[in-house]
Amino acid sequence: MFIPIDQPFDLESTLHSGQAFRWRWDGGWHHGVVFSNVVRLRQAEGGLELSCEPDDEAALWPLLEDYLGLDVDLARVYSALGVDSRLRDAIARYHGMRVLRQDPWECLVSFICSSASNIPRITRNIESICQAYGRPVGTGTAMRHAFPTPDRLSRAGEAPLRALGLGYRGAYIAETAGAVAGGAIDLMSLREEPYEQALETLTDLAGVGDKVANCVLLFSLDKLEAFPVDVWVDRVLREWYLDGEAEPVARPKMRPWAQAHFGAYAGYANHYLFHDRRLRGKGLGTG
DNA sequence: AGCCAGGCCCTCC
DNA sequence: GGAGGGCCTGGC
Repeated sequence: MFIPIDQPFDLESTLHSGQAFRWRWDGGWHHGVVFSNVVRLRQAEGGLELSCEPDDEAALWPLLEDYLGLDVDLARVYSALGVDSRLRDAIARYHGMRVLRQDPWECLVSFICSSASNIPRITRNIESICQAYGRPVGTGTAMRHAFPTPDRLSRAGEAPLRALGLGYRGAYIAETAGAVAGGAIDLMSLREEPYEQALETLTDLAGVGDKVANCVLLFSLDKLEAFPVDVWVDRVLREWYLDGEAEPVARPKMRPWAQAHFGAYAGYANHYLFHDRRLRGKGLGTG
């Protein structure tokens, strides 16, 4: 099914910029698992091509459109952010890259897994979790597994999760799954809450500090002002933005600084700077 | 061999 | 409140 897109949209950068971990590229199509469907997407002239199973393409598309963040007016985001040359360069390189609006539960577990890790390993970890506990989706060689429910991971417990190669993150996931499954926290309702309040709620969960919480807020909870500071963003800020500050800005103060500096779309700035830094290497210096 | 990685948590000051 | 060390596993 062909879907016309009249907004700026870079599918490749959107799906492979480290915000989601279940998309693969087979040389022609991006395929992943969302909304309990095996979904195939490819960028085409003037839009996207979509195929999925088991649902009907036309029925799934509205959900996918929301997932891909296509409702966000990127021109507005860019003009709000495009005040400095560094950011403008990154935006030009990955023009059309969007922040996804993922399922909060899958996003939460994914970023708990990200602690002291790297993208290839996170990707393996998440796939292992799905294969072990997720419902099969799709058929034949296209068969994948849905992301398991909180209840399923809660009942699995720490030891089997560790056995999947998650390390100490297994304990965090088991405990957080219990809190979500038991109704102590309603992730989806955080979309309706203000940023600060949702942040506090999330950081009460095991394995969720300021960085992980901000990833979840940005990539799944509709909080475009969220600003996760990891080592990559730390370097970018230090070298490109904080150089001229009178007082040194320590790591815990970087997020508030950046949110004040970049404004309501700080999260978009974050993602472009992060992606640019990661793709173009760490040896950029101040150039 | 030893260090560090897309952090978090706990302890101690 | 903030600095420092430990933690699983894997890759260099």
